[in-house]
Amino acid sequence: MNVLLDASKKDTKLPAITRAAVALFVTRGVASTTIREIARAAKVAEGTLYRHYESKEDLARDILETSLATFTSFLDRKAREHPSLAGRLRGMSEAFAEAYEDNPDVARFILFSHAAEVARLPKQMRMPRNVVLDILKEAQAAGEIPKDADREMLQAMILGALARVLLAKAYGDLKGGLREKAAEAATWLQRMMGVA
Amino acid sequence: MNVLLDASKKDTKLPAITRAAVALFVTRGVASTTIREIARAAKVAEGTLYRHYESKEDLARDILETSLATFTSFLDRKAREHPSLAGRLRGMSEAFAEAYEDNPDVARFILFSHAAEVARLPKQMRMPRNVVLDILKEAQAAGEIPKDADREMLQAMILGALARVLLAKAYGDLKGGLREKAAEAATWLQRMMGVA
Amino acid sequence: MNVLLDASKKDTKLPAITRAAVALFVTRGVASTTIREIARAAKVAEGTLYRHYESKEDLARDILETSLATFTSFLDRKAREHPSLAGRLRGMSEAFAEAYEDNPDVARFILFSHAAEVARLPKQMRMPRNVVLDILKEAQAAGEIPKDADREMLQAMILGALARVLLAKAYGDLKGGLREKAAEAATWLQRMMGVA
Amino acid sequence: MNVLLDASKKDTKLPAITRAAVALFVTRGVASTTIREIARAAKVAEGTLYRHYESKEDLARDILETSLATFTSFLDRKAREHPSLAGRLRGMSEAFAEAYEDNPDVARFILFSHAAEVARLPKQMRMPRNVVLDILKEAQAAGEIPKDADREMLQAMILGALARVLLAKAYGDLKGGLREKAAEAATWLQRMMGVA
DNA sequence: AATGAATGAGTGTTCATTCAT
DNA sequence: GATGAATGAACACTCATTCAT
Repeated sequence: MNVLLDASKKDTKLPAITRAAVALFVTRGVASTTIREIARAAKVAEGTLYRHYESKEDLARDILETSLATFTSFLDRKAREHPSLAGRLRGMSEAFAEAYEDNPDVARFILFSHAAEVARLPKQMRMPRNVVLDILKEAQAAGEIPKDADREMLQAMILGALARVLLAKAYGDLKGGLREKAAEAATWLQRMMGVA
Repeated sequence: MNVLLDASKKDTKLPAITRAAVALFVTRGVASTTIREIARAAKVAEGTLYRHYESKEDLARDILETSLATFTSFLDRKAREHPSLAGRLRGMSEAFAEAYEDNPDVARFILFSHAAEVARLPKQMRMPRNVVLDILKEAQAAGEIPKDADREMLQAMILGALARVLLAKAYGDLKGGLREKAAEAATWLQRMMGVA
Repeated sequence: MNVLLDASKKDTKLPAITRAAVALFVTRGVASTTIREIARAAKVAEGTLYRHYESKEDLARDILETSLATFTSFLDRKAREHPSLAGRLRGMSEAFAEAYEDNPDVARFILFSHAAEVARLPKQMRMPRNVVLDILKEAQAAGEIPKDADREMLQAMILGALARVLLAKAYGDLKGGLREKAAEAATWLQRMMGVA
Repeated sequence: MNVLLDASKKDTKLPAITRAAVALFVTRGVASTTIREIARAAKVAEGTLYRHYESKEDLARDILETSLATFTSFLDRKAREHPSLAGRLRGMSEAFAEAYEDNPDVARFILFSHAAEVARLPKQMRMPRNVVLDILKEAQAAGEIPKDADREMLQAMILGALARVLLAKAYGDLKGGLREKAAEAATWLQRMMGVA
């Protein structure tokens, strides 16, 4: 299954371009990556990029938007496979792990994009933040967590924690399988929320 | 007190330059910020920047390195004002809040620098990560948290959570005073670690 | 009758191409017109242009050369329908008007091509200038105009005047029918030459 | 005296740029002239051009606008040195000659700019056309030419004739001094208008 | 130390041309 | 003949850096 980026287009050069672009974006940043580098990495002529995207910014924005939308709904789905907050924290943690396993570059690109890039996305776009906020709201309604808990802060803490665990994995700081780590992270989060 | 960036130099134009640079770096990113923009914002001629720094990269690296070193030792100090893990989590949370209050731009620049920029720092440099790792080690030695807990993962979760709370504040998503939010965040972290 | 451009080819896409090309050349200039624009305007694929012409320059040169040759002989014919200089001036003036009525774009393309484009035409090619020079020579031989009149200058004045009248018409500066204006212009030229 | 282009700026590289640009524009056309060519011809770095002009189009427009404004008022002044239409035709003819002698490239650039370039000029800008129209109006008021003569057409004929004479000179088709030719052209125009 | 005009390598982008279908 | 995706050289333009003042 393709969690982050649908590369199942016809036999166009688009998948190669996208893959090469993300890999470069994630290591050097969008601004420091040149069109020439992307083209070379994708084994494509420079002009070919402009058949698929209007500009470099458009390419970056499109990848971010598409991947982020895919991940957001994947996160939502994985969370809602469970009824309880405890299960949902576990589901979200697994979603992060699976996304990373599916495509580490894209996962990092999504989770650590610069604010300037995120600002270019559609204003009303549903984000991981919205998924977590909804889940927390439901948990409050169900009496699983205190009604007066600051959801915005909890959402920031949960996503911040999960994202940084992935980054640690990417940096090689984390020993062991990602799935096990995800389960472990979920357990800590459940303790934090008092639903262990 | 100056938590992040010492601007108390003689009557040189350096403080104006660093202040302008950070503000731009944090909104547009280092690569997308031009020397001309920095010079204009600092009300200084373009060439003047080269009296103080060898290059734009050098400027960015120097600010990051200096601020990060300052913050790291500040974080260490604030944590070690307390003997218990509970107190230290509270101290670190406060360190984040104070750093942000002292200079929001610099705080964000430190906490959300791109991997490529961090990679340029001295290999052996002490980072917030090392502060937290040491504290967790001591907490394990004191029996406050399980001996088999994965410190790397906990460090990632703690710093990820605190950093993202700051980002939420910067985005205006968080209502209320930062100090109160810091106390609240510390409480959640204490629950997570079982030291509430 | 086709005065400027023979579009009566078989059922090829050539006429559509030349028509579209001239329209674009005349408004944007040859250099600023792209193959893609021509192809789009002619409802033809870009590659199709290269079935008919070797290059964009070749296309422009061919249109210019063909149309100019057609116009030059048309101008000659219309002039020589009359024996006197007065009549011939009238005939030439009518030739300009008819050419414009036949195909305004092509007429403007011929009359206001850039020097660089004209320079690419065959060196020995007969031009409107040659037609007028011959007619002036004959008028001198017939004693209609002074033997010492500078034919080159007169030719420039006559063609410059007639061409610019057409341009004024194209710009919408000229009220009234073009044929009447042509007659009027001829009258002024006849006065100039003293053959009214 | 500087008839067309004021090159008396401080000791900047602007005059060299302007001179080189006009020379290239007039032989190859604006669109076909590259920034590199201009820079090389002006013995200046490419980036230097952008200290003085925002873009290549801006450069072309600025030169055209400035030179055309200068020429238009020069034409006006030379014409109005005389009270009669005959004198004014002579004055205008001289203005053309002097402009060409002052700077042949600029004169040609003005008189034979492509329609697309002229279209970019300020809408309300005074043009040679307006000068001639005013003079013809006054000549009609003074009874020197018929009240019902089409001024637009006469203006086109006069300017077209004078411009093309200059072009003939530039092409080397015209023998003799330009001033003498100007006087001769003026005589023909006076005959045309019936004020010889 | 400070200036800012000048530099030119390097960037994103365009577009005439090719060629497999 | 016709197509249009792919190409890559060439373009306009940017910007970090230098240096004479």
